[in-house]
Amino acid sequence: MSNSTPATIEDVARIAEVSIATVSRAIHMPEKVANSTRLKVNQAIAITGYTTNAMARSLRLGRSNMILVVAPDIGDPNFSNILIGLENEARAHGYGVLIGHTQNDAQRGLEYLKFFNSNQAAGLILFTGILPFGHQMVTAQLPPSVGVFEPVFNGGIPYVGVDDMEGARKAVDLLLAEGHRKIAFIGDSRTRLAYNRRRQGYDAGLDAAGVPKDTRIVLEGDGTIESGRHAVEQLFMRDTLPTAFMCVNDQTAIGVMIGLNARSYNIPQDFSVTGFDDVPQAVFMSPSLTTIRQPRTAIGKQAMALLLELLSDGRPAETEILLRPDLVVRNSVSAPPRNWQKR
Amino acid sequence: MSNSTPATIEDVARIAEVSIATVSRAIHMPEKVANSTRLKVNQAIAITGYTTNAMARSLRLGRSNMILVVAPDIGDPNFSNILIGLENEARAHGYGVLIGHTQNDAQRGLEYLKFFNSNQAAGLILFTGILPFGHQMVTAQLPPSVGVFEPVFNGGIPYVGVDDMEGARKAVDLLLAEGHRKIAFIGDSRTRLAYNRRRQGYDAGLDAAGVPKDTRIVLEGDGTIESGRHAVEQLFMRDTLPTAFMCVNDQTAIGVMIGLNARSYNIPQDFSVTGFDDVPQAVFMSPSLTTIRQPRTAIGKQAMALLLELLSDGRPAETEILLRPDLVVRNSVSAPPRNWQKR
DNA sequence: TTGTACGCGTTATCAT
DNA sequence: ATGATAACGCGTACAA
Repeated sequence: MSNSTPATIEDVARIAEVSIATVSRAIHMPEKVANSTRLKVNQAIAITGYTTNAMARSLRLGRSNMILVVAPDIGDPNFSNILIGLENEARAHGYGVLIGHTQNDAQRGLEYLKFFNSNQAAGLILFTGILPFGHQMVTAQLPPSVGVFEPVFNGGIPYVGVDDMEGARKAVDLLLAEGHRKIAFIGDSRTRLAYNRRRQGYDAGLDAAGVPKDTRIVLEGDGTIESGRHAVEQLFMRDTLPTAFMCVNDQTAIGVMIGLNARSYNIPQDFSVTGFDDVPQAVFMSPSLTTIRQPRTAIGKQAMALLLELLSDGRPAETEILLRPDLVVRNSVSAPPRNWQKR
Repeated sequence: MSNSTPATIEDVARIAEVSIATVSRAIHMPEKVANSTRLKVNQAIAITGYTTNAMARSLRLGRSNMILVVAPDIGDPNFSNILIGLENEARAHGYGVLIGHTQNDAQRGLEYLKFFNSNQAAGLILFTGILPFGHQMVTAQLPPSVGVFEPVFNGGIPYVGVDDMEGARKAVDLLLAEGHRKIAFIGDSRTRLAYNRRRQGYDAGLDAAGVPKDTRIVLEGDGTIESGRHAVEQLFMRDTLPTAFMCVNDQTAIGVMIGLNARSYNIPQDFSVTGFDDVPQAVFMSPSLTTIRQPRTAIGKQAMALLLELLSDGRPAETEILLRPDLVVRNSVSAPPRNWQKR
């Protein structure tokens, strides 16, 4: 029971007085083995505390039952809920989930690719807009992979996420309905496709409402709190103030709120703010943040389902699954102040 | 170069016109092989894109070069920085890091134990106060493990963390120095040893200052935002108000601040608040949160160093490494209001 | 300096 | 219904 080395199938066979083949069958094809012997085997397993050596099993089978989730940033508040969706779906199909943290470093990405190449993982879930393995040489033979949360640029990898354009559209439409006409977009980005699509939603909303677009109030940003804060400062410096800030994600929105706060403005009386993602903190802000919710657990579940399908069928049914984002109305949006021009 | 099945050592041997033993040696003991043949082998490796199959290697060797980090909650804001320390140290010694997420579920813990038992991991880093594998049966033969961030109750596992008592002492001493005498402790816990030690620091500080302890203002809590909020409500209901809230961690402190805010009190004019951990949000709160900083990256580095030592020497040099926590003074603490009794 | 052959723990094939 | 055995890819003792 407490041997120094783990029990092997052979130990079980010896105790059950059968061959190792029978033990293996008793485990994996119970119906092909006599009741009496199955009982003996099960007892022997209980006695020895036997656990099949996944390493040997995978070596023999040429595949593992682990899925590797490759994430550039574990600290992303969006990560953990998606992960739960991934894990639950994987477990339901007999797979385990491991996480590899790349810290946005291609070198580490390559190590996890190697991990896959050694059959230590059956497939990959990618949390990054670009292949995390560095150069193109790799793309020749790509492991079974599914992108999550934002599309993967290179490599034609199937992807599960939210309809970013639709979500952004909902946010801008809310602001327009409240009467805003000077709506800033904070966090335009050429490197992140998800952010790009949100920008498109913003443009589409403005167009549909016949509101002229003003690029002076569209600001670059990388999705961090700092970038939101910085954007506010820039707008005040330039003296091109909007009445509302539509932010590319919640972190940016939080930064905007902090920046506005620091200048002693009130939200939403003086300025309205919207985010995107509905991270856990959003509800705790003051005022609580009106934002777009990502169905995170559902995204995780779908992504894993897609990957498992890809593993069994060879190719996925669909190449892009977009879930519907929901508008979450809280307290950071109101009508613009009557006299905003005068400030 | 882009074959459907990965190249094996045999493929390399064939192309290099040597035996597989020589290939293996050329890789692992380059000095034991002639320069000319080593060259041929390296070329063959380049041609085939050969990568050693870690699965087979570990099966043969009986050990892997992966360290598994077992975490109950990936979303913990303390997690990601410690992880970075762990990863850097591991990489410096040729190990890779994988993360297993248990969601506080013993069943999943057991799966990761199985992962270790299959030699897929050389050792474990535990982020939990109790063994994540469920029952005691397991403890008989425990894998090489190091606890991080808080001690592991059962099993005598070496541990790297912060001196919780000293940290708490710093917080309570600050409050005392500001003149507070009614200091609530929010987040007392019998299940989490780290929190327990923080409580001890609180008690010690009060004793040293000759301030009588009042258990009515020591409240249970599980370290969540909700628990902080709840504690505030309880104190108001009972009408046993303190002038300061010393919280067991930052999340709790954030909850307390939200609760106080909801009742329209000002911090720190009406009440002072301290946290513990210095999570990233702490600096963005308004007012920014005075707290105790955990040297997270350093903790991660030390923990991994301890585990690697344990892997090579068999037993660690020390059984408990406590780093020094630092007081971070921000804006959530001031002297108590003069007239606090009258409210 | 290099090659041969065995074993790590499994599962699958083929007999029995 | 069960057992013997080959094979998965690798590292290494031993032989050459």
